[in-house]
Formats: sequence, structure tokens, C-alpha cells
Amino acid sequence: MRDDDSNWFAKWEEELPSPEELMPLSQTLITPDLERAFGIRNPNNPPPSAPPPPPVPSQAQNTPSSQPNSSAEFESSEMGGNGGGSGGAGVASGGEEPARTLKRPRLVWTPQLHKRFVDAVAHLGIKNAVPKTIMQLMSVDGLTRENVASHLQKYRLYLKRMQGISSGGGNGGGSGVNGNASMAPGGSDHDLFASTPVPAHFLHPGRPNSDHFLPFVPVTAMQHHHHHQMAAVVGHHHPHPQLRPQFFGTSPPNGQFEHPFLSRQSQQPVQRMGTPVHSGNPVMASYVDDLESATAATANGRKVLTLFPNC
DNA sequence: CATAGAATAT
DNA sequence: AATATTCTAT
Repeated sequence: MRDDDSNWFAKWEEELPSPEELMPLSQTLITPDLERAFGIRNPNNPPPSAPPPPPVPSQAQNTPSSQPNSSAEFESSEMGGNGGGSGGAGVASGGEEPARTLKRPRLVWTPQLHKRFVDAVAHLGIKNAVPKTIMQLMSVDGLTRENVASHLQKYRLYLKRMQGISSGGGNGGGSGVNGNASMAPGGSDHDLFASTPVPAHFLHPGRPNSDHFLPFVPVTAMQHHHHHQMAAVVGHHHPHPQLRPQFFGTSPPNGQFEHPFLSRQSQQPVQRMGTPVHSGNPVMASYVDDLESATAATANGRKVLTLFPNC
């Protein structure tokens, strides 16, 4: 009589690991608005018709005022009970913040994004589930290793907590929002983590098992029509040459197929945005920061970037 | 030197 | 509380 939790589990697994479904994990954090604002385009998400050239001030050297204001076009996603909302668009204005050292808004992990995260981890296996790999597998443009690492850290704590209590976590259902706040002693990420079921192997430390599923499928599909904006965020501010998993599939010029995740991407000075900040550092390309569809309200002046509205 | 992980800061 | 940033170990 205690196997009722195996249900949601199986269900979850069923719809989860479809490599083919996962492969095209190419979501972008950059919203169309952002693309327009920056004059950048997503090779994956080319607009059907040529959009009118927005009065983009073209990159102006390092003008601090180049702060992309958040012109958030709220998706008007109806959320249950959201009263209020973000009504006003805060035109930040004001002062010119030193755009130098642009700081990117905090990434908001939505259930969808988290799902991708968990899926990636599940496919990689705990052993290979390291930030970098996860990040690559997720293929979420804009997502950084640091973002994933931070989330991973917290996720691990969550898992530990669950192991401690062994009771579940069940939520599952999954259908949408659930006002379930369930257990978790002293926990708090309920809603988020609980939204996504946890793979069994995660809870079992010692498990000789395991091969998970197949290795991977040769990524070839990348042009699928799926307008699903995943999330948007990020910029960069660190002297860390981040790689940009934008085009993964496509036959490698090497003629050799390699696992996308294992592929050594090293640092590719991919300069793709229309922000040729030539302030002296050709490698420093800060980009994207703005938000759209946001429900995140500001809390304190801290600009928050929110991901997709809801599922 | 780069990355993972924990610790710490915001 | 949720993320980011920093520090340390590998």
C-alpha cells in the first residue's frame, strides 16, 4: 500500500527521456523583443517576415545609457490569481548606470526551465551531471555555467532533504499549477522543485545500475518549428569566455560526430550580437538584458528577469 | 588553466 | 528565499 507514488513516477519517465524530443533542446533565453532591441537574430528563430528596422541606436560605443530598458511586453499570461501585477512599466531611466560592468538580472528558474534542468541531469546521470554538461545539454541560450551550478547546488540540497524524509515528493500531477505545498521540512523550494519529479536514481546513492538510456542521438534536427520561448536572461559580465551552444547539430566540419556535450567547445569568440562594444575588449560582449513577459516584479530595485510565463 | 563544489554575499 | 559571486579544491 505504499506504491501509489510509483505512478506519477512511471508516467514522468514515459514522457521524459525521449532523446529525440530532448535533443532539439534549443531554447533560447532571448526573446524576440530582445532580438529586436539588440538587432541580433537567432539562427534558430528567424522571423518569418523581415521586421521593420527598429530605431535601434546601433551600438554606441560604450555609452552607459545603452541600458536596454526593459520594455516588457507582458504576455498577459493569465496566472491564477495574480492580481495585479506588474503594472507599470518601470522605465528605469534615470540615472545612467554605469553600463560598464553590466550586471545581468537574476535568472528566474521557472518550472519549465527547471524541468529542462532535471531532464538533462536525468539523462546525464548523476555522475556526468556537472554544470557544464548540464548547461550544454539544456542548450538554453543565455544560460551560464554559473547559473546551472548555483541551481544544481540547491537542487542537491533538495534531494538530500528528500532522502532524509523519504516521503515523497510527490506532486505530480503535474498539471499545471498546484497549490500544493507540501512537505519538505524546512524547505522552501517546494513549488519549484516539487513541480518536477525527481528521478529515482537521484535518490539512490548507491545503485549499481545503471545505464540510463542511450547515449545520445546525433543531433541533426534543429530547425523545428516550436515557438516556445523558454527563458531569457543573461548577459555576461565576467571575463569568462563562455561558449555559446547555439548551433550544435549540423554536421561538424570535422566530419566526426561527437557528443554535443562532450565536444570541446573551448572558447569560441563568437561575436554574435550587435553590440560590438569595442571598448577595448573584443572578447567582452555583454548582451541581452531585458525582459519580456515578466511577471517578476521587482522587488527591490533589483531587476529580475523572468522566464517564460507558464506552461 | 579550467571546472566542480561548497561557502558566502546580495 | 532565491541567486549570484567568491573561494577553494581538484
